[in-house]
Amino acid sequence: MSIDFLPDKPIYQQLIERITGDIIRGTFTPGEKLPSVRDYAVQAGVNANTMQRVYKELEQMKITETRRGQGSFVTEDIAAIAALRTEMKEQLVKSFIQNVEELGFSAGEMVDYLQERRESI
Amino acid sequence: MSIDFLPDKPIYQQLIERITGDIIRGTFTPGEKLPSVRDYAVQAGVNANTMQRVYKELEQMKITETRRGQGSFVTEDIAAIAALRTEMKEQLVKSFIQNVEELGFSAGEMVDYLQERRESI
Amino acid sequence: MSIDFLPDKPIYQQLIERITGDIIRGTFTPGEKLPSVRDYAVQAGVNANTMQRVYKELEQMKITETRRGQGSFVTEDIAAIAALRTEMKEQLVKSFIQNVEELGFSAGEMVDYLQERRESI
Amino acid sequence: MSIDFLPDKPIYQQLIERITGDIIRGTFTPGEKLPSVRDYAVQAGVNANTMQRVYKELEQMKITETRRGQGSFVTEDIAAIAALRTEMKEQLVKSFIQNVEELGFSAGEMVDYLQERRESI
DNA sequence: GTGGTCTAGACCACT
DNA sequence: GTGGTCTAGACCACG
Repeated sequence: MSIDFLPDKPIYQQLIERITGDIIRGTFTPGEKLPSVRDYAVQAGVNANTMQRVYKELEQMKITETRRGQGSFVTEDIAAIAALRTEMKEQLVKSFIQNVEELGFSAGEMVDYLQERRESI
Repeated sequence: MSIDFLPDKPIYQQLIERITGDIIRGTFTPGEKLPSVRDYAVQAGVNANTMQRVYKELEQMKITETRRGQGSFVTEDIAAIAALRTEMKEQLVKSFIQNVEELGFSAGEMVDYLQERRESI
Repeated sequence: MSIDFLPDKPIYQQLIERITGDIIRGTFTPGEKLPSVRDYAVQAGVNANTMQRVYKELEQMKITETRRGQGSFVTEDIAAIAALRTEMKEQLVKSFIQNVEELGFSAGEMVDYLQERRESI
Repeated sequence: MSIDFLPDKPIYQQLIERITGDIIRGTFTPGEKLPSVRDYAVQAGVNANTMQRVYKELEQMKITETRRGQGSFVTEDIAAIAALRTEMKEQLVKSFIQNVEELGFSAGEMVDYLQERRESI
């Protein structure tokens, strides 16, 4: 299963988003072991260096822990995961609003349009 | 007035978005002359080459026209502008929804959250 | 009657080609008076400076003559016109052949394709 | 091997034509890796920025693909290449015919003249 | 004065 | 090593 990546966004970033999404969503549970860098790289069809970088950044974000010789694990700090979730939500909304402003749409118009498409989410 | 640019996005892209926003929003009206490449470059605090690139891409997007020795003008094709507006709105919402899904948020949660912050838009 | 110009070719060049075409084709006959710079400029919807340049280059090509206070006239030197005709034909074919080569088409393919469309000329 | 460029046409355009010609002609095959921007720039005797621009426009034309950190590759979409070939052929003939008409030559005359010189193509 | 092209050289991000 | 962006500065053609 080679993942499809958007060509105009760094692969490593897309992978970070995907994994954080999996954690937030519960696909990866607190304390669960992540695939090895090599396995995940092969599975995703990317260079091992790229995957290494992904894991490294995840660790810096404190949402995974690397145990020497054992691999990477999702943090067991549930509060951290919840905080991450909130942070991402806020950042998502913030950038959406920013784009909306930048393009000069009215708030009402956009929210209405979103509501219309709400069922499709 | 030097514009503030986000450090993680190409300047020329931000300028394209800013100008398309100005056109969509009506700050620049159909047929209006845009500032000369050099003037806008000075005004925005960027190099003239960067601005040149911006104008060139705008022309490729068919929302401006360049007349030799006279400058660049917003297209008078208001249908094209309307189409651009719709396209950007859809693309904006689509990518928002995609991110929402990717991070595992529920539709209701996000829309509610947006509503809360609606006044700030 | 404002003439339509291709946006990616100098206007003055297009005007030169148009007038030489008119002379070669006989629309303007040897010795005939051309419109004044001003009149032609208005008629074509271009700047008078541009038209001035066109007339100047036509004179340098020796296919028109400017008589002080009287205007510009097509040369009466029929041989010169004939020579111009031949020269343009050769240059036209030469550049066509060059493009054909550059794009790697075979001679036969192109001539055949031209023949096919011959009736449409 | 520094390439010779015509002085009256932008270098980057000539390079685009050369490379599209190479692709159409099969000198560069579908999926093949093109030289790196810097290598090709040195080889052609132009600035790297100029070459960069060439590659970017090729990508916009959808006949090459750029993979981050890996280089540019000829598209594997052979239909796209075939379409490009046809399009260029038609555009070539069309502009030839247009020039012929503009200069007032008869169709037969030009085709005959081309036939004469056919061996030289 | 206007856009367009080109060079030289630098720095960054990605793989 | 690869593409991508940006700057500074120059020169040209056009209207």
